[in-house]
Amino acid sequence: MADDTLPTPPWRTPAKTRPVRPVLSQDGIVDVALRIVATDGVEGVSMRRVAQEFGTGPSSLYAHVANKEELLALMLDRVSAGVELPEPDPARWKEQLRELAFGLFHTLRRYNDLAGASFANVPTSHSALRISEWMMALMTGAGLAPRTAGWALDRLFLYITADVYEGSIYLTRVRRAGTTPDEFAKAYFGQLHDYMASLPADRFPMMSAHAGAMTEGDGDVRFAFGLDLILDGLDRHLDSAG
Amino acid sequence: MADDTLPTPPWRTPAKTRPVRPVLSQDGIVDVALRIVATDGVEGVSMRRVAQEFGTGPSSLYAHVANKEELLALMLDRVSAGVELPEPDPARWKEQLRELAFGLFHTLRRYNDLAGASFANVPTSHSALRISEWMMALMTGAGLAPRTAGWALDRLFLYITADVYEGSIYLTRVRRAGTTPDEFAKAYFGQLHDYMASLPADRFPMMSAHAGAMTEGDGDVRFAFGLDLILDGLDRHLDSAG
DNA sequence: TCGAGCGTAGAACAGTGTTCGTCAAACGAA
DNA sequence: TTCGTTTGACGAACACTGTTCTACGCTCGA
Repeated sequence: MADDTLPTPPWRTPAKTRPVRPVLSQDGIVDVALRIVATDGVEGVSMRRVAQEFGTGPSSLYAHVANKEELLALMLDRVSAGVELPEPDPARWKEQLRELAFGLFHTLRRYNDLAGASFANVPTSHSALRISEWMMALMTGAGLAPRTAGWALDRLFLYITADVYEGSIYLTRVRRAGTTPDEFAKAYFGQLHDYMASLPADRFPMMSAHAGAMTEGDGDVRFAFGLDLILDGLDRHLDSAG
Repeated sequence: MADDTLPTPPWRTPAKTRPVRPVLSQDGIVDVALRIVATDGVEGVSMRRVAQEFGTGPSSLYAHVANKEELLALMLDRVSAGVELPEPDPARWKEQLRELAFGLFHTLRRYNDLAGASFANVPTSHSALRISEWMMALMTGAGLAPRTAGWALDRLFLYITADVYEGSIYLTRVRRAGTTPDEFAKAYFGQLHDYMASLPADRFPMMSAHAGAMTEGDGDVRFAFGLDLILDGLDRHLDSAG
């Protein structure tokens, strides 16, 4: 307040009770937890570690957060608040859904395996409802029945979440190996390719013959492929498709 | 052996070193772990709990299993060995893929959240390769390029795994609540419906208007819906589709 | 000025996966 | 048969985890 403009009297130890650490609050806790999860994954977000960043013990967090599950949910809410939504244009529904899916994919991916916490958690926060509302408007506007649009919404979230989660587990292994992602990918897919190619051709003709083709394509390509399968599959549910 | 036909002499304490408990072996450990995971989930499969079923401590398991991650992988191998595969008939590729997906879905579901352990784990066991080989033969036979078939295989596994995993988390909550699944579903979806319907109609017109339609359909219906989206999406990749 | 309430913490509880070191049984070679 | 050697079994312990209990101070309203 106005006291900040005055020099602190030297005979009074200033802010003794409040150390340099940021003050404890729900938002602050979520901030710190998001920073940790971005580098070390959910495994790294222990109550002790978060509390340590505030210079205190784990029990202090429970005044602002019910438990770890709620903390993870709050983190997801914060993340989903950062997703930008253009004006829905039903004429370009597929293109816009694709863009949203990619946006969510890349946004979630920044926070490692945090996506795993959203399984079976219907997000009811404002920031998450925003996205659902937008998708419903776009899909019903394009000619999908509300029930079909609701299911498609559900399946798309599941698919995006699952792929981010799977990718994060893969990346965790990369991190543990200590090599660069490129090196690791080359070694990993190389091994996989060699193993498949070495399978007995009489019992595994497909795997041994098509080992090369099957190990093609990185995470992004495969995500796009599956996403397009789902979106194309929606075509026949449009009103215009009878 | 033949000794079993003779009565054990009373002056010799029989099998003192080998108690009634089954002997420790990798297969036996996987057996016990699968029994536990079917009732209590992966959370219940602690090394101590498994060891306790053999009347020993957790360290004894590490002679047969590298760590818990490997144990979970072995459990998945065992489960996938139980999946039956008919003769692939490319003329009915979609129908056969659907049947396989449902079979995997229901098989995996018996073991709760064990499916979560298969994320990003390319299964290289014989029992898992069997399934991949079968799917590749079916899809390439139907007219999909090997690369496309490989990606589709990947996406289908991801989708099935993710839905089983999500469902298991939901069921865990049911179990914790202590009510019957029907009661829980009615209460859960009822709350969800009421909440969505109570949203301000000016900012959430879709959610509030279509709350009823969006909460329709149980887990099986939604799984089938998403599965058909993916399978229908494959149509345009067939050779015959140019 | 004085309670009341709330946020802050330290300590502790009941778990977890995993490792270490010891001990006994089994096996192969002399 | 006897002597290493190897292997599996296993108790104890380590470094963690999420969560709860309880006491302590500070701040705020009456």
